[in-house]
Amino acid sequence: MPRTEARKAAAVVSLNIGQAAEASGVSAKMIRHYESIGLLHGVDRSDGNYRRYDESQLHSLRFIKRARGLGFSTGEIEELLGLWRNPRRASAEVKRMAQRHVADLDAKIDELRSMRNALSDLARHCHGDQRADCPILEDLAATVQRT
Amino acid sequence: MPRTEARKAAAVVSLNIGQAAEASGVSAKMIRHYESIGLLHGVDRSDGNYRRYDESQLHSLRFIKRARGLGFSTGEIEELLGLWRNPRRASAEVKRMAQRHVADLDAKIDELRSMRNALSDLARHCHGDQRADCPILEDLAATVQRT
DNA sequence: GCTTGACCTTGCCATGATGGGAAGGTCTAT
DNA sequence: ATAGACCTTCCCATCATGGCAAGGTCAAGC
Repeated sequence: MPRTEARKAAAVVSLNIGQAAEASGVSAKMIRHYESIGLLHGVDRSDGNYRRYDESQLHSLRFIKRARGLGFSTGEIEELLGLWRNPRRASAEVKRMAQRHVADLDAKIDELRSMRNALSDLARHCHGDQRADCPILEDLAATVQRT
Repeated sequence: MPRTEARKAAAVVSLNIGQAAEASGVSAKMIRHYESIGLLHGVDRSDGNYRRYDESQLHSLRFIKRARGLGFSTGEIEELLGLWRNPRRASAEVKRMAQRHVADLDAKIDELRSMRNALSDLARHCHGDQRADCPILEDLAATVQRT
């Protein structure tokens, strides 16, 4: 790499999908997928029909990756990307999405936690030895109606 | 219903899939599915080729439903059903499964919780007004490498 | 008997995010 | 020119669940 770094503005990167995957942390498979569902637009093609990615698309890929890491669905990410690209957006809208998502996460966490607690209570009362007698199975098999 | 309830041992129920669904809380669709993947064996058929369920199968359905409610996968439930039906089982084996599942749930909960906390921190710092300025989008778009 | 409506059958398709693999084209270094 | 790495598209699988469609069965009322 020559010293072109100094002239940042002129540095136009153009990467193959594998290099873009490497650079973004998103697998090539998923990069194609995101394109197919419309998250990534206007991907260029080389003469040999290879996809080519520039900096702005790398940027989008990293955005997508980070948002997935925070648990946003691809549908939500589409909205977030729209807001990101829209200079006249209101931060209120982004905040609303984030808060709704936090609430969704809280709901899932509570659900998992109540599963976890119920199960660990059962396990705590199980001898865990050679005997067949087992409160865990007894609970699962209980004919008592639960709602 | 006549007074046959008194002679429980002789009371052989035989239900259609819809009635079994009603009685077990498992949808007819899923009852067929569980049969197709081998969780429910030896389902009888009527002359008109309707599935018929007896008490022991209802019992299995309730077992499956309860185990799903605790987050066990169908594969795990197959193992649990095997242990349940095996009078020579060791409770240690059941306990081991339960504890492993608790650990899985803990891992998922931790993952969701760290998402939740990261996102709610971002949201807390977002004005949430008409301005475009938004720390949430800034974070998502950050060019800083994270691992 | 015949009709109606509720219930059942099988089979296929869809979800959401991801990975795997096959068959075939492209590029680059030797 | 050839090998090997990389790319293309297309199809299939996961997991638990639901929906729909075309057609068979059953029970009740006429």
